[in-house]
Amino acid sequence: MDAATTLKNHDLRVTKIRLAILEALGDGHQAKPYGELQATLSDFDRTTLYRTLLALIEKGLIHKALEENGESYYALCGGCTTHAHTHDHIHFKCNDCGTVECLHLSNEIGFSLPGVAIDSLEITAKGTCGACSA
Amino acid sequence: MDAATTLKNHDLRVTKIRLAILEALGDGHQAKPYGELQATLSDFDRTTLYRTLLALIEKGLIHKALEENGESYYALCGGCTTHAHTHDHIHFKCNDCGTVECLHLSNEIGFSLPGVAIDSLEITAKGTCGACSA
DNA sequence: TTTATTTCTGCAACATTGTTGCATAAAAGA
DNA sequence: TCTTTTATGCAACAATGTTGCAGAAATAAA
Repeated sequence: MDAATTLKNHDLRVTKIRLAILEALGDGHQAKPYGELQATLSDFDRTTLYRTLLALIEKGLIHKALEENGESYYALCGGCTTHAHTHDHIHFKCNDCGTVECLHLSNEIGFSLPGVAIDSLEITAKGTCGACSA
Repeated sequence: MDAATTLKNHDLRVTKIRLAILEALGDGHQAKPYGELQATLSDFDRTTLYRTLLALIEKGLIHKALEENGESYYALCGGCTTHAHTHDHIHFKCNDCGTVECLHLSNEIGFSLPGVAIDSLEITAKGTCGACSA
């Protein structure tokens, strides 16, 4: 499925910056920092990028992850829609090369906390990626 | 142990803003957003607050958590030092009242990811806290 | 294909937080 | 108290978040 069709399927008009963002995010395996996106898409206005990212998030096409320093990372979603955001993955940041990957969890993480009802989990791991440890 | 002694034990001089920050963070159960800290400590310069938080983090007295919107939250550490930061807890944000709590994990979370070596985990949960679900 | 409607984009403007350099003030040790 | 070390406040700037609005572009309708 091409990017234009993807946009239409998510109730989004096909515009240049939206296609460019989807292209910049590639296969969705890696999350890109905001600064890199802005640099790549410097032809577009910063405000437009900001609002477009919000729109893509709301429609379930991309999602956002935050790193320790507060920097925002963006990556493609698996199969989210406007009304169903399911992110059964964690974000892994390599301390060496700095790349942030979206990894799916094979096994369910189950734990409970006393007195509270958990709706969603956000997990960020740090360590060394395969390429850097080789 | 009073706040001044705590500071000394962590190789930190006893100053007004440091005592004020420790007091503002209370018993360490809840994490406070940066904006609230700044409002509470508005007598002090913003830069000083910024650098003091950095110092307290480095010395293992407090730690920082990031929420989805990118806002920074700060809370007291359990028993960290400059060289040993161990945060065996997760951050839980209540969708109703907005408070962020530091909860300790009773059971170890164990899972592995193919091809990567995990050094540290950061977990943020969302849901409804005990007070709001009652 | 042309027109009408809806939505997006770019610009301006401002708020918040992060960050550094430097002179002065304050804390700790002698 | 004096000296040394460190912290604080001020100024200044960078990056990102955020809103309003007019013109431009995309979609739907004719």
